[in-house]
Amino acid sequence: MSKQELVVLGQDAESGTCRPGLVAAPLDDGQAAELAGLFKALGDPVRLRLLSMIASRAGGEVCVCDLTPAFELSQPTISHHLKLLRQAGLIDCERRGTWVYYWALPATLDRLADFLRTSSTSGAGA
Amino acid sequence: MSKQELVVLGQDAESGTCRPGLVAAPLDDGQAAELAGLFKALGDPVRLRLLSMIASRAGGEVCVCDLTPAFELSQPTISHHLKLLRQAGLIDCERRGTWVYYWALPATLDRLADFLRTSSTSGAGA
DNA sequence: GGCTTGCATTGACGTCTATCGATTCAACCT
DNA sequence: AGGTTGAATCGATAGACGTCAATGCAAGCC
Repeated sequence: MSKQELVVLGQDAESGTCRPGLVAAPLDDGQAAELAGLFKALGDPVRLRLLSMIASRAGGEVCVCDLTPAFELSQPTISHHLKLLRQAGLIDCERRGTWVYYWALPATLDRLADFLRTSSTSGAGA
Repeated sequence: MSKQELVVLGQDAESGTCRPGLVAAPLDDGQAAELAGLFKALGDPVRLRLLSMIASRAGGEVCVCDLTPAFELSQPTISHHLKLLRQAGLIDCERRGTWVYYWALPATLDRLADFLRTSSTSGAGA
């Protein structure tokens, strides 16, 4: 399942090569800029809470009407943060009647997790 | 030198502390603020390049004098970014004679990686 | 001592960003 | 059609952030 629109950031079409990871080799400018954009999207408490609320949802989808009242922020502000998360490729959304539903894009999250991991899941764990 | 604020990796605390991960449960305010601070430190291309240059170093240590000339930025700017990375608990440093050496703190990186991973050990071949 | 090098700190400046109120757009409902 | 609700967009504003030149500080060297 989950054949959503995973067409987010160019995985490694022509520039990214093979996603070396943080400890493997120094980043070039392009990789650093792209990854920094992703981390910047995560670098806000409100967006992090929004993303966790979306990603931890059992059904995989959350209505904006369930997200907005969880914060003491105005509706435009929440909408703004959701837009940034979507532009970063961390979530996607779809309008269904009156309501808009958001879901997480695990590919992007796992990509960042792989990038940050120092011990590459090979023997000698911990 | 003065004591910096390396109090980032609070592994105990009282709020959950299970490090549930992004998809496990919604974050509370405290966790979101703490993690957002870490991601914010990663949300800059220069800092990401600096961190990768430090973390990918074989010996584990890098002299500032090797980092600064790799950027077309002033020396104070590089020093500023290194300070932010250190305050976030991502790196640490030590003065050795005239030079200052930096190294990465893998614990913080792995913590973030664990937090972001959506599929725990789900070998998905690319 | 005085000089030089390496790095951190300070102060200032321009830009980016988070937030809001007001407005607009989309869909539903009489 | 008009009215209502849910969500995105627009403009404006206060604060945060990245960057630099100038300065300070520590360590080595003459």
